[in-house]
Amino acid sequence: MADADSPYHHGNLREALLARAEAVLATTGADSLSLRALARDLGVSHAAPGRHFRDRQALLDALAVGGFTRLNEGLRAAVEEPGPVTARLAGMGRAYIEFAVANAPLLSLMFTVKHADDSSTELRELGHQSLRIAAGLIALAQQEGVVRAGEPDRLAQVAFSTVHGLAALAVGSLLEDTPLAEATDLALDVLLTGLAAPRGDAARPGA
Amino acid sequence: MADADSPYHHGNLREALLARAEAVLATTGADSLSLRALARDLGVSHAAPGRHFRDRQALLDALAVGGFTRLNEGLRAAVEEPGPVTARLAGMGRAYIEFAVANAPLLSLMFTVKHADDSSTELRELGHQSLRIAAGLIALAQQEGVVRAGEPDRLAQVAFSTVHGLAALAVGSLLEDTPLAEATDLALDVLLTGLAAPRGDAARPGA
DNA sequence: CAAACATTGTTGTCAATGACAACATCGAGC
DNA sequence: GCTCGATGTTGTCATTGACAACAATGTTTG
Repeated sequence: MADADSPYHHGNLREALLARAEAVLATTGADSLSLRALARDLGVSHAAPGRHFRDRQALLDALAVGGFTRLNEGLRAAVEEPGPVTARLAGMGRAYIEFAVANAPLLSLMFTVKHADDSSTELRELGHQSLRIAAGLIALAQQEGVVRAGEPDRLAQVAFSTVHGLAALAVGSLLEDTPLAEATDLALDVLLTGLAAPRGDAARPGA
Repeated sequence: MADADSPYHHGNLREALLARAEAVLATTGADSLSLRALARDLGVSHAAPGRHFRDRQALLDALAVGGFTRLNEGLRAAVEEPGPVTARLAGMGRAYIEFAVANAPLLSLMFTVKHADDSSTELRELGHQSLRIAAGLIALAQQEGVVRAGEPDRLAQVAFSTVHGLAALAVGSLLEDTPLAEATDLALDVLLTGLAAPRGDAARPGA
């Protein structure tokens, strides 16, 4: 079985497993992700993955952690864009939706609840981190008077809901023939209008 | 093996399988749903479910169809409530979120994409039906001048996104200590404010 | 330097599962 | 009352996740 060029130790199996797993996840979905198949793909024995991931769920959890990490990087990048705060809010929404539709099965893992208790804690924390990033930008928008008063955390939950839900619709083919970009524009316009300061002087979000 | 009281034909196996499957789904999740375990629970042989569902996915699809059917009934009921149209819109949102959090694993099945092609068509149609119900109420609200102009279908997508996303957050334990009812109120207020007619005379949705 | 030790990988095995095939039983309609 | 389709049963197979026992490698330390 062992080719001449296969050293006994792979050297980087954990990372290789994660990389390959993410590829499989993106193409054929989480259900068809088999530890043994991964091992075959990487040319190691069927039990080798067990050294790095206690069980299948542990692998999925690790993938989810990676997903949140990348997502949060993207959100933070959107926060630091130049430009008016409402534009940055919209940009964050777009960044979220782009990530979500480009990584739909991964996102599903990230939000699926069946994680083991320990990694569940880590994942929840990462999710809260996403929300906190949004809340930070919202708080800034409040200071500028373009977003209504209220707990930034809670307003961030609403904003998050909108974009997360829209991504779910898109992935589930429920947008019919509406182009995602148009649906996104409309959703962000409704959201930002709803979040805007009650009346009068506030900058209008859309244009 | 065969007890005296077990007739050769179960008589209602398909429905029994669905009922038991939904119970298992609600308690231990879709992953732990095994055709063989269902068969055991119902006292039939391990291959009996195969007579009613081509494969495991077909069972899951049937569950999803049932879920959409019940959901749409609930949405239609909300449409037919008495009262002002904005209140009915909010009621529909609440109905959706209640259903979603009370049937989280089922909802996940309903929106998960891995269905076989044929039932996928049926499920997509049922999902569109949900959207159309919302669109109908939105169109009515437009006639009354309390919702902005625009394709009702597209505005319905936005409304759907908001409540679907909020439900996802709730199920994923991302609302921290925010009570779901409060998050719902805020989300619906933001949504209906954003959907409201641009300015001036329109009835204000929140209060 | 060599000997313990931890890490990582391997082979072997087991029970559970989904899927299928071949056969059995039942009921409905000719 | 016979045939046939629907429904259930037994038997079997390959795949899988999980675990145990063992092997090879790298690391620490006496």
